[in-house]
Parts: sequence; C-alpha cells; structure tokens
Amino acid sequence: MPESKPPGTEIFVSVLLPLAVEGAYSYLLNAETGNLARGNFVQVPLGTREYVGVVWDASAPRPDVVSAKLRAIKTRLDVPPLPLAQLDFLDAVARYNLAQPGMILRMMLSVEEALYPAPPRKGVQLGSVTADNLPEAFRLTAARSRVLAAAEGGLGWNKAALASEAGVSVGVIDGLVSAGLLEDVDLPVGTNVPAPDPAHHKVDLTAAQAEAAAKLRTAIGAGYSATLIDGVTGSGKTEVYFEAIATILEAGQQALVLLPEIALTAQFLNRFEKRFGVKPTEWHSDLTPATRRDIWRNVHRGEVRVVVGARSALFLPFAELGLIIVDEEHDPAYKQVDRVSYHARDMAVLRGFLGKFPIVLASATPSIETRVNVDRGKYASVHLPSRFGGQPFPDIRLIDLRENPPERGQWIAPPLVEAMTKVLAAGRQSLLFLNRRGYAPLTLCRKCGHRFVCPDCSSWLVAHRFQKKLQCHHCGLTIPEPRLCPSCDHEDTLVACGPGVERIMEEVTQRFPDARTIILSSDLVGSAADMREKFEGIANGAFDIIVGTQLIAKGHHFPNLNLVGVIDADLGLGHGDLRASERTFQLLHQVVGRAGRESEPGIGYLQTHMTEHPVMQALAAGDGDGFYAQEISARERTAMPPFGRLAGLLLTGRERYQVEDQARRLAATAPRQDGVRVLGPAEAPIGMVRGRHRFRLLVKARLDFDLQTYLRHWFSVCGPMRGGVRLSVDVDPQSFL
DNA sequence: AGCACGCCGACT
DNA sequence: GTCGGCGTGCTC
Repeated sequence: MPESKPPGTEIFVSVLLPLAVEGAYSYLLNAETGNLARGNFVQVPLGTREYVGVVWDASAPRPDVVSAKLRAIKTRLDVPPLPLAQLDFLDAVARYNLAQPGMILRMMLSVEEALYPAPPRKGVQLGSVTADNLPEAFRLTAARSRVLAAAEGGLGWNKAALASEAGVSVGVIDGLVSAGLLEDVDLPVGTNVPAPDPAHHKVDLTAAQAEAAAKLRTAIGAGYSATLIDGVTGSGKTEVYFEAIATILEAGQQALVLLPEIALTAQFLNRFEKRFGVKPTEWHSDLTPATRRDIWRNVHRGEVRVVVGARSALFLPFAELGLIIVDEEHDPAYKQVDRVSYHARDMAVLRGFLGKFPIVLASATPSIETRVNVDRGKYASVHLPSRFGGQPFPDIRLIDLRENPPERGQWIAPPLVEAMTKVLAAGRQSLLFLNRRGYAPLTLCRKCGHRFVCPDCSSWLVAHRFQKKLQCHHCGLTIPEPRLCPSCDHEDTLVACGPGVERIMEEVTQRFPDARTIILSSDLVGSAADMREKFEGIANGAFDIIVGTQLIAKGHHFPNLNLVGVIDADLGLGHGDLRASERTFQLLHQVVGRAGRESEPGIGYLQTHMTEHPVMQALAAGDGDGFYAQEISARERTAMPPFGRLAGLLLTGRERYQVEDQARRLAATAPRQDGVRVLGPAEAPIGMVRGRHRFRLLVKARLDFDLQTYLRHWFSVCGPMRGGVRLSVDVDPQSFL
C-alpha cells in the first residue's frame, strides 16, 4: 500500500491512449498501482475494451470530467517509463502538425507486445538422468553421446542449435528429452546487442573531411544545433558523420541515422560495419513483428546504441538519444501524408531542439528550406568541395527533343543511342532513367477512343506488360491485360500511349540485342534479398545496360557506370507544383551523379523539350549555386515557403456534393485575420482516389503568423464535418496533388 | 481507433 | 416479418 499523500493530489491521473481522441482521459488511481509518474505505461478500461496508455499528467488536481464517469486504472506495466523527452516530443509533433496526440502515441507504440514480458524461448539442458542411471532399453548411440557432450556446460541450448552443433537431427534431441537425459528449460532472455565500437577502424579522412568532422565533433555535447553537410555524391559525407556518431558513442549516448526508405542498402550497412565493427540496428516497415518488438525494447532499454532507419524510427523510445543524422535530407520520402502528416527532417530538428542535442543534415542537393536556414544563420554548414578521389561530377549534356526526336514509337533520341553504343563497345555500363513504372501510362482504343481509367480514382490505368495487367497507381486496382475494347468490342485496336520503364527496356533489347540488360522498378523487384542481388550484379559488372525508375537513384554505388540517360527530364515539371523545379533539379542531379564514380568521368544526357528551362540550364552548366539563388529569390518574391507558411486542407468523401458543401462551409467559417489568407475550395487535381472525392483549401500565411493556433480556432468554430466527409490537415505541404 | 446504437433496403 | 448496410457519436 502506498503511504498517505497530500490531500487533493494523486487521486487521479490523466492517461494518453493510442486513439484518435482529442486529449488524455482521467482515471482513478488504483491502490495496488502505487505512485504513478508521467511516462509510466498503464492498462486502463475504455468502453468495453482495455487499452495500454501512458501516464500523461500524474499530478492532475482534479479530473475535468464528472467523477461518475471515472474508472480506475487496471494495472501498471512493469517496464521503464517512456522517456520524458520523447513525451515532450510527442506533444510537440501533435501540436505542430495538428494531429491528435493519441495518434502520435500510436506511432510510438508501434509494437505493443514490446511492453509485455518476452515469452520465454524454449530450450533444453542436461537432465536428471545420466549415464549411470539409464532407463532400460535406452541405447547410448554415438549420435546421442555427441549431443550430450555438446550440451555439457549447464546453460540451456536452443534445440536446433544443439542439433547442428552435434551434427544430428532434432529428432535425436527429442529422443533424449523423452528419456530424461535432457530436459526442457526456459532460455534466459539475452539482449545480446553487439555494441558499435567508435575506435574499431578509423579511416583516413581528406583534409576537408577532417575539418568537417572536427566541426561536427565540437557541436556534440554543446546543446542543440543543426548543421548541414553539403557536398556532391561521393564527396564522403557518410565518413564525416560517422565521426560524429563515434563521438556520441564515446559520450555514452544513442544515435539515430535517418535515411529515405530504400536507401537502406547493404552497401550502407557494410560501410557502417567497416567503421564500427558491427552492423547497425535497422528499423523500417518490413521487419517482422518479433524483430520489431526486440528492437523497440532494446532501444528503450538503451541496449541499442545506433539505429539506422526510415522516418518512423524517429518515434522509437530512445532512452538517451544524443544525435540525429538526416541523410539525403532533401528527399521527399521524409514527408508522410497518411493519417498523421509530418516531415521527418523537420521533426528531427524539433527533437534535437527539445532534447538539446545536435542534428546533422546531409545532402548533395539540400532542400530550399535548409539552404535558407543556413543563409539565415539558423543552421551551421560544412561544405565538402570535391568528389572523393578528385573525380569530377559527370558532364551533363542536353538533348533537345524538338531538334533530335526519337524515331516514331521510340523514346531514345539518336544522340543518346550513339553515346550508348560507344559506352557498350568500351565495355562500360549505361543507365537509362525514367521515373515511371510499367509499360505505358495510358491504353486507348484507336477505333472508338475508349480510355482505360480506374473506376475508383480519376486516373488512367497503367499498362504493365511484363505482368500482363493494367494497374491503377493510386489504389492498386489491377485488371488482366484486355484483348478487346470493352466499349466497341473490336479486337487488336488497343494502343499503348507514352513510355514507362518496361517500354524503354523493350526498345533497349531491340536496339542492343547482345547487351546484358536489367530493369529495376519497385513492382518488378521481389524481396529485399532479390534487390540486393540485383544491385550486386550491377556493381560487379554483370549488366551492360540498366533501365530503372527512381529506385536506382538512391544510395547505390555503381563503379562501372559511365553514362546516364534521362528519358524524360521534363516529367516532374508538368504540373506547376510549388516544388517542381526543386525536385526535378535534385532528382536529376542525384541520378546523373551515379555515373563515373571510380575510374573515369561519367556523362549524363538529359532528353528535354525545354532546354531553356532554368533547371536544365543549371544542370547543363553545373551551376547548382545559380539554380538555388534563382529558386530562392522566386520563392521570396511570391512569399512561398520558406518565406511564408502554408497548410493544405483536404476534404474527402463518397458523395461529391457533400464534399463540396463541407469545403464551402469550412471556407465560409474561416476567421478573417491579418497575415493569413484562405484559398479555395477547389477540386483536387486528382479529383477522386479510392472512390472518395477530394476538395482542397490552401491556407497561406506570413512567416510570423501562428498558423496552428489559427487553424485550431477555425476548426472549433466550424465544428465537425458532416455527411461522411473527412478533413485532413497538412502543415507545410510538399505537394498540392 | 473501436464499438454500439440506430434507422432504411433485400431475404431466410 | 427480420438481417444488415454503414452513418453518428461516445469512450475517462
């Protein structure tokens, strides 16, 4: 029983539940639970169910609901509390992104099983029966003796491990168990996470790298700071931030490296292992539940010292986090726009600010936001001037498709064909890049004009000829490749319009029948192992021509690659999106940067209809600084981010008129205030996805305007959406689609 | 997020 | 006559 407490306190606690509700709920303390502190994990009843929640406020003087409704906490879970820094982070993420805090908690509790004692793993050890008191009819065969010898030493053995150690099958083990020479035992729960060793293998840094590393090292232990490492692909950014990780390991704290999902390559893990002696702990969406549970627990207990992960790793319960690296910080994959929207790079900076530790952002092509933050003096920066080994960045040439169009029905322009032929003859690799999966984005009937469209989305069905299907890239709907036009019933009248990577592959195999070719696209690679194998094949020179989507743009190093051809450099510039120029510049720079990284300088060809476009001009001239200066001044002129603030509001619902009505009602209730404007509603560019119609509003505010407070107030004035309409908020939207 | 309650169409 | 569709609202 807990000792007596001052009256009026600690009778209630508020508990945050991983649910989409507005705030924490109040519960009565239960005598057996004892004292509770903020961050403790508890089980509480709610309605007909029980949930795990986290104590949000342990000193609530009185509940904010009538006490008749109050129920008592059921139990307190026997795990350390959620670190306070992580709780503060939870609150800040919810406030910034206008998310319900319960939903952020849900992301942090992604593996609820981690909160319960691990189910003991079963094993065997030597039993009470020994060679001296063998049961009758038991023959001590050679195999059985080997097992007993191997099991010597008291500690429990995993059956499979013992069997393989003794060179026998598991059946032999089971026989010994039933005879009593071995007995079942619960294996101790060993954590056994090998610790990265900061002194394992110190690599020689170039002068520029050493200088940059020294700068990062001084930032460690000096509270919050954000530093940009800015240097082209291959300039050795990774080695530089590894030194920061080494320093934080020496200081006894944890480090987190964020990478855009698929950049988590074997190559990266190997580099880490070479430097620190062990592979880092990986965290991403396709780990098994058991692995996730172990990692969550070990991060929470501080056993795991370095996590390398996708954006969701930010929500792991780090006990002593002291450093976050955001590699490829410009990458759009850091933005999540599902139920909860957030930008992992910005949330990482927020986490560092709250936790009073440094953040390192790395990129060859930083985001405009980060560049401006450096210019404003909010972020420090270190610059790595050259490519490792003095290799220059590939020379980039524009192919004007108006002057040099490909032949009819083909997509590779003559100058690029010629260059590929030379590279092939020289025994080097070429890469063709097209950021579009499938064979063709549109299939139509040349007789009646019928277009294959998705019934649930306003989009075309993309032809995937390798898999003989048409697929909607918004909802995943798949139909078998049609033979007849469903509208006019004619046969053989269907034509594929426009190119996808599969079609480029087809053209490559026709033009270069003897070349060894490979296609890489997210829908054509199978498992992670399959992908690793393909990338290794490319690195080892098993292919002459590679055709791929942006899958190939991230994180891989292809030493034999000499030429990169971009089939449609204009692809991202079509819809006048806020970040279209920036994204195109970054993507093309990154793709072309794959070429010529070891022995000889590479070359990049951009096929474009807009040779005069600033992005193409900047890439061709190698004038990144010029591009940034121009793009930043354009943003400033139009008061667009980061010179103004934006929030996107998306309303979706089954009935178009309901969505439109609610969007109008929402717009009509927007409070008029200085420094903010509400634009819209307008139907979204993709007007329907998964059978839900979409309308958008855009809120544009001055930089000093408190957008979150304004939005919260507005939504409370407007009241809930009706007619099955859902409203989602996207603070700092990256795209308007 | 669940889950129960509640009010309108096709069936044992 | 009921089963069941999912819209609306509540859970400390």
